[in-house]
Amino acid sequence: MEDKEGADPGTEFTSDSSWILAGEPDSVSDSVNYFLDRESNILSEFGWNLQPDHAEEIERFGELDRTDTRPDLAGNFSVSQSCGEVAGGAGGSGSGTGLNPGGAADVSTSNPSVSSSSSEDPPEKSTGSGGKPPEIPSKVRKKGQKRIRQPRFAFMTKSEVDHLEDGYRWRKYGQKAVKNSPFPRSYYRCTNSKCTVKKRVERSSEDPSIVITTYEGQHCHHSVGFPRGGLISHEAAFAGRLTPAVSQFYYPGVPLHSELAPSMTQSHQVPSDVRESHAVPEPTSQLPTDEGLLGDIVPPGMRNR
DNA sequence: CGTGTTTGACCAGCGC
DNA sequence: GCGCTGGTCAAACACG
Repeated sequence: MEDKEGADPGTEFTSDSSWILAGEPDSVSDSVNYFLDRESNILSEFGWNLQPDHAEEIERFGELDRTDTRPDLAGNFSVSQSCGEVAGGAGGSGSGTGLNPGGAADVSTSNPSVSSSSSEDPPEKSTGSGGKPPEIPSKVRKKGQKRIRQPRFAFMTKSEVDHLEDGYRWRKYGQKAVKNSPFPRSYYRCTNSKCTVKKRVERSSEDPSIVITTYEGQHCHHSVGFPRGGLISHEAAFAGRLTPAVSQFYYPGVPLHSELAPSMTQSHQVPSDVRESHAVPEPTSQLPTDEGLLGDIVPPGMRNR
C-alpha cells in the first residue's frame, strides 16, 4: 500500500484505476456532456431515474465500479439480486416511481450472492469477531472467492455535514482511520433489512470541507423519508439536497486534488481488470460553494441525530 | 424499549 | 510468506 500513497488504499479503485473520462482531457465540457449522457445510462443502470434536469444539476457522479471478480457478475451487474426481484425490476425500469432519486442513495446493485454482507456467503469464518460462535458469520466470504464489488459510484460534496441525507435511512456499522488522512471513513448500511446498499463517507484529506460519499449497491425499496422528519419526495430530496451539494465526480480513493488528477486526464481507458469507471471532470476547483447549503436544506430533524 | 453509534477485533485481499 | 490496510462484525453503550 505504500505505493498507493496518494490514493486511498482502501478504495480499491485507486491504484491502477483509470478513469473513463469523457472526451478529451482538455475539453471538460465535452466530458461533461459525455457524462450527462453517460450518466443517464449509468444512473439508469443503477436504477436511478434522473430527470435530465437533475442530471444536469447534479454535476456529476462517478460511476465507480462494477468490480467484481466473478464472471457472472461481470458482464452484468444488473441490478438486482440483492433485493431480489424487486430490485431487478426496479433497476431496469426504475423502480417505478422514483425510487431512485431518492437518494442518491441508491445505487446499485447488489450482488447476487450477497445480500448484504451478511448474506454474502455462507460463512466460513470461524467466528467473527471475538470468537463468537456465530452461526452464520456473515462477514465471511467464501474462501477463494474474491470480494465481490458491487457497482458503485461516488461523488464529492462540499459540506460541513458528513452524512448527507438522501431519503434513506442509514445505519453506521463501522469507522476506520484512513491512511494518509486525518479524517476517518465511516461505513453505513441501509437500514432496510432487505436492502444491501452501503455507503462510505469520508472527508478529503486535502480539503476537509469536501465530503466524499461512495454508494455501493442498489436500493430495492423506496426511500423511507427521514428518520424523524417526514417523507420527502425523492425528487426533492435528490434535487434539493444533493444537487447543490454534489459537485464533482470523484475517483474514489483518490485525493481530490491529488496528483492523480493529471493522470486521469490522460487515461481514459479502463484496464480490463479494472471495472470501474470514474468520471472526473476535474477536481474540486469548481465546486460550488454550497457550504451551508446542506445546513439549510436539511431540516434539523432530518439529520442524523 | 427500539434504534443508532462507538469501538475493538477479526478476516480477506494485495503488494512486497 | 509476511505485513499492511480496508471492510465488516457485534457487543456495549447512548439517546429519544
